[in-house]
This record gives sequence, C-alpha cells and structure tokens, in this order.
Amino acid sequence: MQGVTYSISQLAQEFDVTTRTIRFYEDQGLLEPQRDGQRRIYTRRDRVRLMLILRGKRIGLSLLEIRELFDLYDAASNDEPQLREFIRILSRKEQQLQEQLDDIRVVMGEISQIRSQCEKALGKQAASTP
Amino acid sequence: MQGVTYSISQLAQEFDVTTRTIRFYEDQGLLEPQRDGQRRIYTRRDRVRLMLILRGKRIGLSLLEIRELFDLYDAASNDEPQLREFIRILSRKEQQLQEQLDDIRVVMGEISQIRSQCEKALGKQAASTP
DNA sequence: ATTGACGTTGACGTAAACGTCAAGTTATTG
DNA sequence: CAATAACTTGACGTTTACGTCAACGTCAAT
Repeated sequence: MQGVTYSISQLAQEFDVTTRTIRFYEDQGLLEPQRDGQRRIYTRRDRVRLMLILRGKRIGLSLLEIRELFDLYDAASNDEPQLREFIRILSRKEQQLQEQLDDIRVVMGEISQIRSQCEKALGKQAASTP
Repeated sequence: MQGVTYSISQLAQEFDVTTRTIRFYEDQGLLEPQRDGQRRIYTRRDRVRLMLILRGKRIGLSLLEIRELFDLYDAASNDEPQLREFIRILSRKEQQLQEQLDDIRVVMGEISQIRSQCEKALGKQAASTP
C-alpha cells in the first residue's frame, strides 16, 4: 500500500545535500514526511518535493517563495480564486526569469568580448568562443 | 583636470541603492573614492565600477567574486599569467551562467505547462502563453 | 552487553549583504 | 549665528540558509 520509501540519508546522498538541510526544509514547512516512531520516512511524493525545492533554489527562489508555491498548488485543486492566484504568481515569476535571462545574455556577450580582447592581447590564440 | 565627479547620494539616487550600500562596497574593497577632507568624491571611473558591481550582482556574483575580478582586471595589464587566470575565471563563470540559463528554460517550460493545465481546469480561457 | 551505524531534538554559530541607530563633522543659507 | 542638510564613522541588528555540536534513542551484529 505504501510503495517505495526512503530514509533521510538516502535522499541526502541522492541529491547531495546534508541531512541537516532536509530537516531544515521540514522545519520550514516544505516537507512533511511520515514517521516510524521517531524516524522520518520519505515517500516518492516527498522525493519529488525535494527535487522541486532544489530546482526552485537553482533558479533563485527563496525557500519562502517555494513554500508559497507549494501551499498554493496544494490548495489550488478545489478553489477557483486560488487557481487564479497561482497563475498570477507564475506569470510574475516567468517575467522575472525572462529579465534575468536577458541580463545573463548581456553579460555573456560582454564576457566574450573581454575574453577576445584578452586573447588578442596575448597574441596567437583563436578568437572565437568554444 | 578632474572632470565630472559625484557625491555619494548622487550615485545612490542614480542607481537606486542606499548610501550605506555604497560605503559598504568601499569597506569590501570594491570602491576607492578620493576624499575632499572627509567626504567621498566619486569619479566617472568609480561610477563605472558601481555599475559593474550592480550588474555583477544581478547575474549572481557575490561581492567577493566581483572583487576578485576587479583585482585581476587591474593587475592583468602587465602580467601574462594574470591574464590567463582572468580568462580562466571568465570561462568558468560563462559556463555557470549557461547552466543557470538552461535551468531557467526548463522551469519556464514547466510553468507554461502548469499554467495551461490550470487554465484548462478553469475552462474557457485561451491556452497559448502570451 | 557493548559497539557502531544511523537517527533524533535543541541550541548555538556563521557568512553575506546590508539596515538601523547614535553621535559627531562640515557646509551653507536664511 | 543658528538651523538645516548632507556627510562621516562605529557599532549593533537582521535575514536566509544552513553548519556544528551535544546529548540522547534504537537497532543489528559481534
């Protein structure tokens, strides 16, 4: 009835975070594993959540923002205004990401230029970016 | 002989940061304005540096990393190994940015999908992302 | 029964990037 | 000359995202 489960250190190893980190995410309301006595037991759902948390972090979301998205997503199935709010937040974040992406493009262009100049200053080397 | 200069609050206003922030950057060795008595005087070069700091921050560099780049760039004109090191760091950062950019693309794709689903769940609305 | 691996809670520490006073200096302007 | 504005240093506070350590529980293997 319960399918695959994981221990805290299994997840920690798989995703290359410490157990402290995983417990901290639970403190922040991002994970709610079941218990076997004292010990935490993580289901596939918890594992997916952890993946989402880490991906969220990689794109610059704070843990609080991630939590808000989780809460909204959990509540969204029932309530129409919730769904609308969810869409609104996603749109906003999509726009922020787009701006960030533009920033990155600009800087990468500049880096290429500077590098070309450096390599020219050193003479000899090819100029085009690998 | 000195061209245009700026006060701390002029720069703060122009770039929408606090004076505290600008002084903090100086503490961290990122800016070295001249003084008129006690007061800081910022040249065009300082202004450019501040721009670079803020842009660096936008793409996710720490102040420490920004400082290292400044130091390298300042020293690079003379020394060939320094130039090579500079190129190495820039390449590494370029790669990091590329990965971050890929992450962002993935998440934006997922956001589009989730949003479509939400809108489908609400019925009626158009499905394609603006 | 003890050792070792793994897990638990709780409290305190830390680094980055500033914010927030406090208390004083300098310049200018009415 | 006194008030006001703009600036200074210095010290302490704050938030986020964990790290570190202590002290203890639990279970399997020796």
